[in-house]
Amino acid sequence: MTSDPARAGRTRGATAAPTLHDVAARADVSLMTASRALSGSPKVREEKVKRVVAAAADLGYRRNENARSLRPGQRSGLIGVVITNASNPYYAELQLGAEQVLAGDGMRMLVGNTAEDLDRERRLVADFVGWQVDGLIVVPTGADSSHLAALAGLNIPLVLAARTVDELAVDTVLIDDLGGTRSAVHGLLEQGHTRIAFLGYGMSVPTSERRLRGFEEAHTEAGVPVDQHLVFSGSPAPDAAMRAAAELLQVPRPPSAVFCANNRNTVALMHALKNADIEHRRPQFRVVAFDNFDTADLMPIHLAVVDHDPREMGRTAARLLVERLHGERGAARTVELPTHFLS
Amino acid sequence: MTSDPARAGRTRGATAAPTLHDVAARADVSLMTASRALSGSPKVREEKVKRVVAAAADLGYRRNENARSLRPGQRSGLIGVVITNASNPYYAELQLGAEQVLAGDGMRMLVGNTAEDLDRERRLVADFVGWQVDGLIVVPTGADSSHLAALAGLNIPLVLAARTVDELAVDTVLIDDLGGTRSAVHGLLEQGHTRIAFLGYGMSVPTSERRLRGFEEAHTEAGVPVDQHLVFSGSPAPDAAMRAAAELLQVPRPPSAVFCANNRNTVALMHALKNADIEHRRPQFRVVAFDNFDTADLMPIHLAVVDHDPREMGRTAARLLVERLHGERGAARTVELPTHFLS
DNA sequence: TTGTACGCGTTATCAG
DNA sequence: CTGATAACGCGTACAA
Repeated sequence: MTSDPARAGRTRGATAAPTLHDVAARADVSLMTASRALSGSPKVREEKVKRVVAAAADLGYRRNENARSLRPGQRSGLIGVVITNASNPYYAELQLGAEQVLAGDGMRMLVGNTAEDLDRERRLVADFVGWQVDGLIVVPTGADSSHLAALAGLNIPLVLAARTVDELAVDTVLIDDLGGTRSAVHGLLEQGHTRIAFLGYGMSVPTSERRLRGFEEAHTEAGVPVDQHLVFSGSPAPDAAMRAAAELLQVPRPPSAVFCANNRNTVALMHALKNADIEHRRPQFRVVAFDNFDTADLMPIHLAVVDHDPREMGRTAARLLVERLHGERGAARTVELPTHFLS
Repeated sequence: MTSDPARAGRTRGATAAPTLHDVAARADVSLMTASRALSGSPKVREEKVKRVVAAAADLGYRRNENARSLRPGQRSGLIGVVITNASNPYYAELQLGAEQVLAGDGMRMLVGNTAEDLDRERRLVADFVGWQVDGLIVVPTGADSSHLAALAGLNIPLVLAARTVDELAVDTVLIDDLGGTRSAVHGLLEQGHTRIAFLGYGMSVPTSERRLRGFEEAHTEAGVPVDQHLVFSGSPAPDAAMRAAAELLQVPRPPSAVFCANNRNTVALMHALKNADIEHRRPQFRVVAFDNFDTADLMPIHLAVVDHDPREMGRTAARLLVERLHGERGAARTVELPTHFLS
C-alpha cells in the first residue's frame, strides 16, 4: 500500500518530472531510503542503494534543488554574479574565473548584467536574494550602496570586484591600478619623456582616480610637473576618447608619449595615430596602455602594456566568497592583484 | 494569537531572512492578505495593502522564489544558458543578447561554461534541470546529444545556438555561414584571384563544414578549381593556425588571397603577414575574414570582413525559447541570421 | 474582503 | 539499517 494516496491518484501530464516518490516506488523502497541512497548516506543496505540508483537512472530522476534548499539551514549552492557588461571581454573573463572556482565547489552561478545602471543593479540583487543565493559577487556600478549594505543584515556574504565602494566594509578584489600605472609612467619618464599625456575617458570614478594618481605620483617622484593640458579624462561619452585622441596630437606643445588608462582609450588612440601616420612622422612617439588585448602586438605603433589577469580576479573573488561561506569571520579583506609590465 | 506557534517559538539567528509570516505579523494581517497584497491581487483593502507594503519594506522582505516555484504548474522563471566559452567575445555577446530578451520577460539566467567538454555539458544540463529551469539555450559542444534529447521528455524547451546537432529536431539559430562565405569568396574570385587559401582551424565540425562548403561553392560557380594544398583546416591544436599561416606563404605556388574562417585564424594570419612584411612585399595580397573584431581596421593589412551579430543571435535564441514557453507548438524552426560583407 | 487547510519535493528527527 | 512524520515558505481552493 502506498503511503501517498494523493500522488497515487494524480493524473498529471504523462511527462511530469519524476520525483523521489516515483523513484522510491519503482525501487520498492521507502521515500527516506531512496533519499539516503541518493545522497550517499552510509547507512543503507548496498543492494537497496543499487536498486534506487537504477530506478533513478531509468526514470531520469533529477533532485529538485528548489525543494531541497527550501529547508532551513540548507544552502542553495547558488551564487549571484552581477557584472556591468558581459560584452566587455574584461568582465566576461571575470565571470569565467569566478565560475571556475565555484563550479569546483559544486556551486552554480546566476548571472546578471547591469549595463552600468544602478537601478538594474538594485533589481538584480533583490532578485538574486529572492532566489536564496548563498553569496554575491558584484562589480558595483556606482556610489549608492544601500542595497548592498542590506546584504550584511541578511547574512549573505558579498565580494566586490574591480571597484570599491568606500562606505562598504566587505571583501574586495582590485587591480593594483596605482602601482601598475606609476611604474609604467616611471619608465617613460626615465626614458626622458617629459610631456606625457593621460587618456582616460569612460571609466568608473574610483578606478580613474587610482590610475590618475599613479600617473601623478610617478611625475612627482621624477620631479617632472604634470601639464594639466595633457590630462584627458572624464565622462563616458562614447566618442570622447576618440575626439581627445585626435585633439591630443594638436595641442601647442604636443606630448612625446601617451599613457592610455584602458582598452577603449587605447583603441581610440590607435585610430588617431594611424590617421596621423605617426609611425613614420614621429618614430620616437611612445604609447603605454593599461589592459592587454588580443591584437596588441599588431597595432600600427609599438605598444607597451600594463597587463593583468581578469580571470584571476574572478577566481580570487570567488575564493574570498567561498571562504566566507566556509565560516571565515575576520574583518573585510582587500586584495590587490599585481600587474605585469610588458614592454 | 498567532496561527503559527511553531514559528512563534523559533530562535533562529537574529538575521534570518524575513518570511511572509514576519511581514504579515508586522502588518497585523493574515498570511494570505499579505500574500495577496504583495502580488497585486485587486481584492484587498487599500489600507491593508499599504500596511503590508510598508512592513515588507521595513523588514527588507524578499519573496522566496524557491518556495514559490515549488508549487506545481508554477514556472521558475529560470533559464539555463550553456555556452562553450565566455572568454570568447562571441559567446559573451550571445549571452548578453539572451539576457536582454529574458530580462525583459522577467526571467533570470543560470549560466555555465563547458569549455567544449561534452561531460561538463551533460553535468550542467542535469544541474539546470534540477534547478527547474523553464528552458535551455545551449551551444552544443559535440555530436552526442542523448542528454539534450531527454529534455523533450521533460517538457523543457531547448534552443540550440551557433551550432546544430543533426539528430535533434529543435529550434536552432545559426549564422548563414555558407552564404556569407560564398559571397565573400565570390568577390575575391571576381577580382581575379584564382589561388585562394582557406584557413580554418579549431572550429566545430558542422560550422567548419558549412564555411568550407561556401568556399567550394563559390569556386564551382566561378569555374575555378580548389587546390587542396591551399585548404588548411582541422583539429583545434592551439597553434595549428599559427603554423599553417606561416606555412601557407611558403607553398610552391603561394596564394594571392586568404579566406580566414574565424577570428583566431585571422589573428594568426595577421602575425604571419606582419612577420613576412607582406604589406610592402606583396601589396596586392588580399585577406577576407569571417567574424569582425574591435581592431580589425587597425591590422597591418587591409581586412575585408564577413560581419555578423552574435548579440542578435542570443536575442533570437531567447525569443524562440520565450515563444515556446508561451505555448508555441509548431515544428522545430531554424533561423539563419544574415551576414554583412564589409569591404 | 479575509482567513484556513493543504500540498508542492525534500530532508532531519526520531521511533522501530 | 529503515520508515513515518513534520516542516521549510508560498499560493490555490474553498469556507467564512
